[in-house]
Amino acid sequence: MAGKRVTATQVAKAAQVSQATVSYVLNNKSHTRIPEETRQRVLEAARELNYTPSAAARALRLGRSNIVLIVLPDWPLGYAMSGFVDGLTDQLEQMDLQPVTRRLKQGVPVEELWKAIMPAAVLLLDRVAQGERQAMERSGVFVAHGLLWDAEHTDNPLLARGTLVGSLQVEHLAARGHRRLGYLAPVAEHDQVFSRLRIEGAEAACLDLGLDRPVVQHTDLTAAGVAAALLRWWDVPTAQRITAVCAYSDDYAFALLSAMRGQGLAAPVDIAVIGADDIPLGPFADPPLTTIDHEQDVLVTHLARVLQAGIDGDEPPATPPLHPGLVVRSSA
Amino acid sequence: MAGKRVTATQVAKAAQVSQATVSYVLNNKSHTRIPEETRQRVLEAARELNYTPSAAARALRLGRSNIVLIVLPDWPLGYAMSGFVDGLTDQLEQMDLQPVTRRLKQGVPVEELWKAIMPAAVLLLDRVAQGERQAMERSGVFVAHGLLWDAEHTDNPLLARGTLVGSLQVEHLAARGHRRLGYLAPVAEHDQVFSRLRIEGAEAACLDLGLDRPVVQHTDLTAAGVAAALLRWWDVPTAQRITAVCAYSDDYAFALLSAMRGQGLAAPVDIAVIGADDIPLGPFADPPLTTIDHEQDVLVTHLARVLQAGIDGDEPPATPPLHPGLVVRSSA
DNA sequence: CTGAAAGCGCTTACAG
DNA sequence: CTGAAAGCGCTTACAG
Repeated sequence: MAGKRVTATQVAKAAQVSQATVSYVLNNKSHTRIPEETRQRVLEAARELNYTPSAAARALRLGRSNIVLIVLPDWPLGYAMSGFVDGLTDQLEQMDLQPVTRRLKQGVPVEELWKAIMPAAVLLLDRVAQGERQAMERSGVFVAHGLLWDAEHTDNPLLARGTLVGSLQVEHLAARGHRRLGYLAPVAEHDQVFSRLRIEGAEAACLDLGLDRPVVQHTDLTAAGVAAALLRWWDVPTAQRITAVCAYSDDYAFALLSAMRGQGLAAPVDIAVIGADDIPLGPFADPPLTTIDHEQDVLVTHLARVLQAGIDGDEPPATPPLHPGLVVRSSA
Repeated sequence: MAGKRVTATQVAKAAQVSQATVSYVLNNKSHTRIPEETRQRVLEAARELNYTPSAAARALRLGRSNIVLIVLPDWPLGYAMSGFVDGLTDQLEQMDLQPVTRRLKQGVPVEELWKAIMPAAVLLLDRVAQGERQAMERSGVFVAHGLLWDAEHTDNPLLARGTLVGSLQVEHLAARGHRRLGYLAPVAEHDQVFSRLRIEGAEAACLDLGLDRPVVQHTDLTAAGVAAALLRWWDVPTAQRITAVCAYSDDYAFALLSAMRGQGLAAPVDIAVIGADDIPLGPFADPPLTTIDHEQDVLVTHLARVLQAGIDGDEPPATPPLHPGLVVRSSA
């Protein structure tokens, strides 16, 4: 029952070398020159015995595992965020790291978790107490802040992308001739980083294009809330009415389209609607949703490099340019 | 920099006992009677020093960690599955287990992963090679099969629920007077377990109610595919047309509603549509979607108990009755 | 170029 | 009731 784990010692015996040599070969420690012939013998034996080093032993010895802990926020991951995590998982896998995710409830300390796992690095996708971050770093864990709530975000690609999304939405609407825009934003606290960034991006684009700032309406994702937001936009003199809305996300865009139907309003003629995130349901909206696609690849690759550099104690690579793209369907 | 980890030895010193005693107290080893006074001193010292045992050391000693590895399938997790994982995470957390998830690409062996982590238990939410499962079990890891593809599913609550969902859909439609039903099912391989179960459930319910078996159309989640499926249902003599459709999921229901609009057909008058999963976007469909809610709590609690029992080597608890519920809106 | 040995921080039989 | 000690499987200075 309790299967016998294959250890380095057994590999050593099979390869007729010492256990230390096995370790050297398997970890590519070049500081000790191992003759090719010996190397091969060891590799061969390891393969034959189906040897996998004990992560626990290595972690105990080194003081940290090769796990990368991705801390997920305490709200349902949307399609975009899931894709992001999946992409990152792939990248990390290829770098011999073991990415692993864990959703953390608001307020629950990460401490027990990271001390238990002793990861090589932690990627925080949720806010975490200042003290906790420092505690991790003090004990040698590299901490990457997916969302750097309390600092300038110019260097954080995940956040930088947020403003880009808002700008793109506005640019497309402006190109279609719209001059008076609305922004439909969430109130839920967990969405506020992203929504604030997207609104900032939208405002900046409006400024660039000589438009008025978008009229922002905040609401939660309920039929009543969105309907009320719509009325606030609509209950003004006709000449002042907005003609297009940037929705914070495709979900909000769906909700707005639904509220518009309730009022006998249609997109894009009465109000053009553009979403963000490009969820799979987008083509099935009525009318099919125009939206922004995130183009995760660049971001994900970059973040994997940041993590690796952090673990190795190297300088972080420069942030690459991001290119979220427009997906034009019929709603705007 | 390399922060000094607090070890049991330091706690022992502070509490003026041996390190072994610290271990006994902290692990509640009752086989050795520790006087309350000593216990308190140890507990106090541990708290004061902010001691967290090294999982690596414990794992090395015990041959396994207290991590529960949840292996996610290689496709985007839907809303329902995400909720399930989140719920399970909460439960496991409370049992002093460390749930952690990892998506695994099709064909990539789990071996490296579980050998590295040496989890107390693994919950497989994806198909995995027979040999891999056995290898895990042989080395003492308890393996729970979230999806038992190759065996009877009567005992697997996750799968049992699948048939229940299909039955519920049919029962609601029948109660509304529908006699000729369609079932809109995916072709994507990853959805086939669930869709097969739901169809089985629907067929069983039809049999019970004296209806013909539902006319099943398989398609992928694209506008063209779903439109074609709709036409196949519709291009028959009027008297033979179906009057209602069970969609495999809310996503498919959205797609069908969209295709129906394209043909000038409306729900529920021309065709009533019922989905499954109760995604947040449901209320914003046109018309708002009638669907099935999974009621995750019972399932999640049960599964957590199964895992705990497996780890402790106890008998698994009996499967509790599940109660997915109807969410009636306007589409059916 | 290779091996013997220390030590990472635990748990648990065993001896006092 | 409590402590000294072995040992889990590694990595890595150190000695040969």
